[in-house]
This record gives sequence, C-alpha cells and structure tokens, in this order.
Amino acid sequence: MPTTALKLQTTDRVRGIAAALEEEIVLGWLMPRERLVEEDLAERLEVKRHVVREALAELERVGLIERVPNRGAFVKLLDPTEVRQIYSVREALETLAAEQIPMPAPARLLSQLEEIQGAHSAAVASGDARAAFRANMSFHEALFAACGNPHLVELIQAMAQKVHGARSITAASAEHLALARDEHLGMIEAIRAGDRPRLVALCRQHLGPSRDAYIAAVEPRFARSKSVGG
Amino acid sequence: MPTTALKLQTTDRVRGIAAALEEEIVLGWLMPRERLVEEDLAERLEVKRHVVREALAELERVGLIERVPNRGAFVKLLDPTEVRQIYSVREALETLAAEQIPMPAPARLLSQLEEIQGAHSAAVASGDARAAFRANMSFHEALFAACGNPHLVELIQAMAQKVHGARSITAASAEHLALARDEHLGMIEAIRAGDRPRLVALCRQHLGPSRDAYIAAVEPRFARSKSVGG
DNA sequence: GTCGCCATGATTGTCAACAATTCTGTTGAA
DNA sequence: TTCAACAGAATTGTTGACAATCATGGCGAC
Repeated sequence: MPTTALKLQTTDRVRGIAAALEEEIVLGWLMPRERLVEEDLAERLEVKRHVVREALAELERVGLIERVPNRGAFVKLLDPTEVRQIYSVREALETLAAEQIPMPAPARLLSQLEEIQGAHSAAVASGDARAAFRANMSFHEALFAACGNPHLVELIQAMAQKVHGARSITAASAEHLALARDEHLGMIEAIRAGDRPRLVALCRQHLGPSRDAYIAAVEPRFARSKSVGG
Repeated sequence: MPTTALKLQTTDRVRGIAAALEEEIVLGWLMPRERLVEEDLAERLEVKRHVVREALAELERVGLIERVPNRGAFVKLLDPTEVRQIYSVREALETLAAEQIPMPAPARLLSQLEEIQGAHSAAVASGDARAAFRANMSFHEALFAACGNPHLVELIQAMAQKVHGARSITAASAEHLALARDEHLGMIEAIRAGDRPRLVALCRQHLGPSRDAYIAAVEPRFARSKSVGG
C-alpha cells in the first residue's frame, strides 16, 4: 500500500487526473494552445499513460481541450463569439435555477453557504488562487443545488466548466476575487432577506466580469487573426 | 484494406459505437438493467475492447448507462422523479430556444425542415422505427439550431439523450409516432405563419406524451419497490 | 436444514511493447 | 537563396497478455 495516497478505483483516478488538469487550466498553468503530451503528463502526475489518455478524452468531451488525431491534445482557445454564447446560456440557466430556490430558504442552506463562503473569503484574503477556485465551485454548487433539480445543476456546472479555459485571467486576480467574494456575500444576504429579485440580479451580475475580462483580452487578437486570415 | 468499410479515425469510431449502442437502447433492443459486457460488445460490433470501453465511458457521461467499478456497465433505469426533472429542464431549454428562432424564418429553414419531415413521415408510414428515430433527431436538431446558439442546441440534445433510455416505450408505437409527425407538421406551419406563441406551445406539448407514457409504465413498479424497500 | 467459507470462473482494470503517423532538421540541387 | 525530398526523432494509436476484482456454486460445520 502506498504511503501517501491509498489506491483509488480507476474511474475515480481518471476523474482525479481530469480534475487536476482542469485546475491547471483554470489557474493558467496550462495556457490556451499549449500542447498536452500524454507521456509527460503521465510522468508528472505519476500515473500511467492510458489513464492520462482517458482523462484527456473526458476533457475533450467537456470541451476544455481539443484533440486532433495523431497530433495530440491542446488547451482549447475559446473565441469571443463562443464565450458570449456560452455566457448567454449560463445566464438563462442560472436565472432559472435562482428563481426556483425556495424562499424563505431553509436555515440549513444559509449556514452551509456561510461556511463555504468563509473558506472562500479566507482563500481570497491569503491570495490562495487554488483554494479560492475550489471554494468558489463549492459555493455555486451549493447555491444552485437548492433549486431542487439536480439535472439543472448538472447543466449549470457543465456550462461553467466549458469556460474554465477563459478564466485564467480572473482566477488569479486579486480584484476579481475580492469582487466575487462581495457578490457572494450579497447573495447570502439576499437569500436571508428573502429578496428573490435581488438574488437573481446578483447571479446575473456575477457572470459579467470574467466574461468581459476574457473578451477584452482576447477580442483584438481574434479580430486581427480573422482579418489577416487565420 | 477492408472491403466494406474504410478505416476510420479512432475518435469517430468511438462516436459510432456509442451512437449504435444508443440506438439499441432507444429502440428497446437493450433493456434497462441489462448488462453490457465489454468483450461481447467488442465482438458483436467488430471493434477492439478498448474502443468499446471508451464508448461506454461516453455513454456513462451522457447518462444513458451506469458503470460500477469492476462490475461493468448497465443500461440505466430512470426513476420517474428523475424523468420529471429532466423533462422540466427540457421544457425550459426548448422554450428558450424556440423564442429565439428568428421570425419570419428564412426560407432555407422551412425547406430544410420540410425535407427532414418528409423522411420522418415516410418512416412513420412504413413503420420503420429506426429511420423514424433518426429523422426525429434530425428534425429537432435542425429546428433548434435555428435559435443561433450552438451551445444551447448542444444542451437540448444532451438532455434529450438522457431520457433516450425512457423512450423505448414510445419509439416503436405507431400512435405515438403518428402524433409526433402531426406535431412536427404543426410546428412547420407555425413557423411559416410566423406564429411564435403557437410554435412555443407546440414544442412544450410535444414533450408530454413520451414522458407520460414512460411514467405511467414505470411509476407503479417504482412505487412498489420503494414501499417494499429497494 | 441453514449458514458461512472457500474454490472457481467470468469480467473488468492495468500494463508495456509495438505499429503508425506526424513533425523537424538536414542535405542537395536548381 | 530557396525549395523539395528524405531520414530520424517524437508522439500518438493499437494490441494482446496479465493482474485484480467480483459473482457463483459447492462443501462442510453447526
């Protein structure tokens, strides 16, 4: 039996590797267009190549990377049009979910959100981007799970995942993290006050910054490449 | 070089196998709870086991089958609660898409839908369940693609896929197929007339029958198993 | 007669070697 | 100098064998 990690089931290991790669993409360690070489990843993540292979297949299905036959996998570079479309769908889905959250909300939900947000705020304060990312994910999952429809939640998460590749810009930015924290706190307050319109408005607002930051950063590059002929 | 089929890229082959299995599930050849043995499938579909493995992973992701480690894959049996939740999300998504279809619709769209519906009607008339299923898929894809947001379309298709396992009841029923045909024709008419409310209403209506048929067929079984203790 | 334990078989999970493909750098000629 | 062809390296795709795991059925103990 290994000392540090106990043996996981294969499916879980694949999920774990996929999640690890996803984090590296979100945090900007793996940049768009960067090539993902199976054997290198296998060595770095201390796992066999075929496990990496499966993880890459999963990330491809999710839409975070692209794979071309016999040429390998690349972190997908999202073009602004795509990002806009995805965010438009996210807005619809998250609004839909927010409108179904029971009001007044059960005390259980509030305390759960507060606990998660405590972790998030701490991560933001200490500048731990990875911890902030994870806490952020937990927050949204817990929030939307309250809508009562797990399949809707799944969709929301899937769409969020799709633009993870576009989040490296904001994921490590102190200002954006602080803004996200404040908006989370606002959502908790809105739920506590039973103010659904405010909650919905906050959810919608919450999506804007990372979308706009990415588009602002990438749009000119795309506009140029399009006119030049890429 | 093989005589019948030329060599495909691996990714396409996986997709093909997954699609084939999906059809078999929809058409009721593979029943819920039925076990899917990798080696058997590999032999039957004339591919190597590891291709089947990837296809199963894809179907698991989509939600059509379940896999438990070291025990294999099973066709997922959807419980009525789940089906209701999925259909509720489908209704929201398809309504959203239908509301974004440009009106008046381009002539291109109408002729495309009419062509597809021609194939669908023919399949219904001749009782070819498989062809009807395929034409039905095409129809909805073409219809919702007109909303202009490919990511929304993808979501709609994903949710439709999730309940494919619940469709074997209606997929081969002459009455249901005829009803679907008539509703499709109604949608085309609504689009031609530029009558958006009618189109939206028809889309919503269109979801009902297969959901209700499945729930009616399965609900008592679940109610019993729940009270007995499953 | 029933319960629990172990041997056996069926199936999934893991692996490393091999084959096929694409990329890179070099050479030689126009 | 530029271009094309070629050889070699790097990387992905494929395969069959092997190991680990779980269900099944028989055997003995109580």
